[in-house]
Amino acid sequence: MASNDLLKGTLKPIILKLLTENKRMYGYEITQSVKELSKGKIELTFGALYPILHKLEQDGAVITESEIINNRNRIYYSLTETGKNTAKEKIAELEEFVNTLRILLKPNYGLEYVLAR
Amino acid sequence: MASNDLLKGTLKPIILKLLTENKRMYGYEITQSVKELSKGKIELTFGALYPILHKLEQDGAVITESEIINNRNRIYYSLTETGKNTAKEKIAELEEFVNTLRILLKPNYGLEYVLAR
DNA sequence: AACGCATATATAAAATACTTATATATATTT
DNA sequence: AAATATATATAAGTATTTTATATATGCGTT
Repeated sequence: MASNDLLKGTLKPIILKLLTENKRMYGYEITQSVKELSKGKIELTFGALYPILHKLEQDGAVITESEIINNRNRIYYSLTETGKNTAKEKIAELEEFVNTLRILLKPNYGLEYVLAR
Repeated sequence: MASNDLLKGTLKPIILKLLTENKRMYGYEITQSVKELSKGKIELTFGALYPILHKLEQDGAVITESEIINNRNRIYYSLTETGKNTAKEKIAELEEFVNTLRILLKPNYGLEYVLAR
């Protein structure tokens, strides 16, 4: 609902985090997990998801396994060793960024800023 | 340094937060505050800043006062009443987003996700 | 039986927001 | 004299996401 321009750049680390925690996942499952875990606040659209997954595969960060389940094709993604390192880095970056944002959002930091001058 | 795609969408609320805390500020001052408060982690570039400030002015969220200080032109920005409401909304949105990210980054939520099924 | 909804992957066009590069000009410090 | 800090501004380029569209099966309900 809320205009989520905020997502930009965060989707890739979020996907990598999910793959870190879950060994292997397929695309649809990833979108559902993000929805669930964020209590509906983050909608990871297919148009965003698949290009990211394909890019990760191209870069050798994930490998895929295709399986036919209930007559439907399902493509599982899992991190390679390289991908695990990429994931660690990207997740750490996002964590640092979140901490920085929290400082900036802290109530009345303006006071400290004024006092520091 | 770090590729900050992460910033996207967060700059506007950050600027609004600064203006909320500081009554009036000029462009250069805003960039310096962000740098200081984020310990150098967030570089708000002029190419990003001024378009946002001009947009806020167009939208009636801020008003400007020009002053000549040390022979240099300085343009102060301050929130209008409308702007204060915009700021509250945008800041609240960013806070909620940060909280959501923290849930997603929480170590081993994967476990909870598995248990919840 | 038909309809809608959930499941499942995929791509292209459009919108958006930021980075990088460039321009101009004064004041201060080395 | 040169470099750095102060001060605002815009345009071109890039990257990432949203929106729209395509295809296809399974399940539940009326």
